[in-house]
Amino acid sequence: MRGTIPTLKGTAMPEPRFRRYSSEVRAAMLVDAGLACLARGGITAFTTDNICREAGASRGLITHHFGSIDGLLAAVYAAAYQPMLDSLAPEGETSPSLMQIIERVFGTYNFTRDSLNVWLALWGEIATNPALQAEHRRHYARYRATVARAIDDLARARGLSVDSQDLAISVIALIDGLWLEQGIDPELLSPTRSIDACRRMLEPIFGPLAGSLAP
Amino acid sequence: MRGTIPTLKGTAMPEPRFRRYSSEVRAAMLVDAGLACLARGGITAFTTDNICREAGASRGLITHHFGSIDGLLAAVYAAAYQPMLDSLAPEGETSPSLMQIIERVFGTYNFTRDSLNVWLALWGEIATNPALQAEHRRHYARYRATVARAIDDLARARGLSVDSQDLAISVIALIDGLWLEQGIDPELLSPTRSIDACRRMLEPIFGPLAGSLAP
DNA sequence: CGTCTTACTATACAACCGTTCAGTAAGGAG
DNA sequence: CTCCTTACTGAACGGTTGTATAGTAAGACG
Repeated sequence: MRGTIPTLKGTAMPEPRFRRYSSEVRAAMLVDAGLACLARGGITAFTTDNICREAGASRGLITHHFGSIDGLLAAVYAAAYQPMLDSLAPEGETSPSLMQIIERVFGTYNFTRDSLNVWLALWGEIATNPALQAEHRRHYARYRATVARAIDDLARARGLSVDSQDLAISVIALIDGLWLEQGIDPELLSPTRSIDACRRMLEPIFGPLAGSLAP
Repeated sequence: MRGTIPTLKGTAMPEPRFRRYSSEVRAAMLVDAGLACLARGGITAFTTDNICREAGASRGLITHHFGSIDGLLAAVYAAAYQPMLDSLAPEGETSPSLMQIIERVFGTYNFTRDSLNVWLALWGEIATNPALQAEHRRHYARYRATVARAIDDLARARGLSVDSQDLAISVIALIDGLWLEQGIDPELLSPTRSIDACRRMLEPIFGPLAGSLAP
């Protein structure tokens, strides 16, 4: 039937029931929908129905593109971590200073209500979900290396001798702990206060740290 | 029929199909079972079936004692937080020093694989579960007050002037961040290394901090 | 226009979700 | 012993979970 009726451009043509995308594009749509569900309702809202409804796709698509819902979750984890790390140390830029890292971590790009919820939900799932653990280790190693390098640079500039690998763990703990507290209770902190909190802990170790916001 | 047959003590007596407990005792059993499920499989394992099987009770009991599964979750949250706080500042004891708090937080009583998993699971749920938020605020206030008081005591003894309320947030962030990292990747840290990490961050602020482990 | 690939839909499935409720029986009171 | 309270069971409810699969059709290609 279709096509036999002469149509004016964009009027009587029966529009397709659905649109076909390339594997990569559709996968990205599902990942985005997964992030949205995580942000809205935590890990318990990360379900086939919710995600496919959010993505405007049918229930079978997750299995089709990711094998299983856990496969999608791993992809979502990567999609949350990767751009965060990229924003800390953009490609083609000299390696960031410690204060730059901190300001970027708590900057408007990373530090949003949605991403706070996403991280909280993901952290809770890693411990008991082996598929996520492997994904985590890879990204955490890069995170730690970036921070450790910034600590090394700073210590060298100040003529200090520190164990940058160990200290990186502590700095990340401080940062993630502030994220955690802020995620759990949005009233408690703000980006500025979080940055100040980091500075107060780090200046006694390294001496004055100039941030771009307080030069 | 029962009781008509003369029985020898503990032999032919048909044993009861189930045991009746007081509300309080049974509630505690369900809370314990809930904690076990949380530790084993995260928030997604916190289900009626799992919990009741773990507690050796029938499916109706959670509703009977807690109104709903969310009611039980709130009770579980309190049951995880309360004893932790109690262990930090035992009743009838003088308020703990900062290093005492840190050593107790990372002590064998609190810092177990199970409780790490439980906290990870609960943190992920608070942000999107209003029932838990209220429960959290109450306990967190006490946690923060305990830490702030220890900071005040320490600062006074060293003749320093610090904002103990603000600093308490940072210290808690550091502690919780280390819990988080340890919970996510058990290989990364140990109780001793976590305590050392805290000391390394705090001594530049307060000067030498003697712990009971390193006198 | 017809053909082909495959992204996609939609249904079906068994297992499980939290909750309701009518009935049962444990165990203290008298 | 009998009675009575109520902690408790267990089946049943409608809804949702993740996945398998058979069939459909979008859209590129010739």
